[in-house]
Amino acid sequence: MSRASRPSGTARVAVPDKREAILRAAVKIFARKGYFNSKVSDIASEAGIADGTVYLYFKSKDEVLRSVFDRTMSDFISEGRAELSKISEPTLKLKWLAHFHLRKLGADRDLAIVFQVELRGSTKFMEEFSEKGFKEYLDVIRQVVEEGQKKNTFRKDINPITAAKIFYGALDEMVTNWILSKKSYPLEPFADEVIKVFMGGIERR
Amino acid sequence: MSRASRPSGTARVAVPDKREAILRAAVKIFARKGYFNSKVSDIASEAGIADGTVYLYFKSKDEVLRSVFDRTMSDFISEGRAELSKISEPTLKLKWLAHFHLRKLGADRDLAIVFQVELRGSTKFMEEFSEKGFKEYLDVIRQVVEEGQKKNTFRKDINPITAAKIFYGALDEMVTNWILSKKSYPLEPFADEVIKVFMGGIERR
DNA sequence: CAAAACTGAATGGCGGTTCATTCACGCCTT
DNA sequence: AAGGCGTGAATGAACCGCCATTCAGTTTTG
Repeated sequence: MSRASRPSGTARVAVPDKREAILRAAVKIFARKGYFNSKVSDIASEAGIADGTVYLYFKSKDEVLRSVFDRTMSDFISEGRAELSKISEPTLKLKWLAHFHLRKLGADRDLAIVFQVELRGSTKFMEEFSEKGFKEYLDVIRQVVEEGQKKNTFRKDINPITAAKIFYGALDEMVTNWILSKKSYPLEPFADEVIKVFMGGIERR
Repeated sequence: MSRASRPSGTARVAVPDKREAILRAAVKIFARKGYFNSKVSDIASEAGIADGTVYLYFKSKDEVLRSVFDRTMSDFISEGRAELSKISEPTLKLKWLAHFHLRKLGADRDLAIVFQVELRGSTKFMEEFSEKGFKEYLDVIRQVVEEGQKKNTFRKDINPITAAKIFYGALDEMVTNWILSKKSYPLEPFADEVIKVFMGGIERR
């Protein structure tokens, strides 16, 4: 990802960015073997370092997973908010969100697996996931729905929170199916399908 | 396996169905602590038996989880198919399915947690889950959608498989939110909300 | 050279699984 | 009817492999 274009002036540690390497390795290992079946030594050797080195950067194995989540989620949300504010039409906002969601996860299968599967593998992580990033994400969607209702583009007889859950749930399911599928196919195009149904329903009119 | 083909002549002990007791205990323990953090001894003591007894009924801890899944899913699907065949209108079928799904999981929070969280906590179980029951379930939904399209009640420009995923994903998300919520509220009513959006979309017309 | 970074073998504890032993019960035998 | 016997379910302490974490020693850096 990031080439070490380190200004020679700032001669802090050599910084081949081990922390980053560990996180990348962890995503790969967790995705392949699952969190509980991954050994710290697996991660270390994938990252090309000694076991002990992991503990120079992270307090525990637990914290490695947590860090993967934190960094990804905060990037995700801040980029989301920024882009979203540039769009005015609620319908287009939803459309952009759907594409964004599937494009991001569709671009990194290992990361997607960690998010869809591993992060949910224990109520502990699940609750943290829910508390920290997920609630906020659902909230973004809800706000867009409310905005659409206010502008009278969306039906008003639908609870915006529930609508947000449905929207998110649909996208989430696309991702889950994608990572579980033996076949390899592009994920992003499903955004339009979700939008089509979410906006207009499946009933003929 | 332990056939337990107990000839009625040889009436051994009262047989308070230990197997069943173990499964019930396991659901409770797995739900509270997560599969990997649950000790076999936790399950045994919850079931009121000795650790070793678990191994008289199951080959391994692994198999306990698998059995929880197998039994529940097959009940689930066969009841589903049976009831569904009594309904003719595709719209009503979907409505019934949504209610059924949420009613069943809403009735047993621990079981819901095991299904939503624990079963997905490793790609291994996940794949099995996907392979065995889940595909079949999605298929049931897909067939209903196709039927609706054939009868011209549903739009034909929507891929039935994708529609099924969206439907399932939406319901699934209702359940996930429900188990994660600190508050306690009835789950089933959300079925109507999902139906409302899935059928008619959120766009004003 | 001192300090920092790194190493990887050793440690400690955890927990799934095993198995020698106990126990309860129905069925003989007398 | 009473005592003895065979059976197999149930027990739970002990075993053993595994792996997260540590840390004494080594290498690199400045």
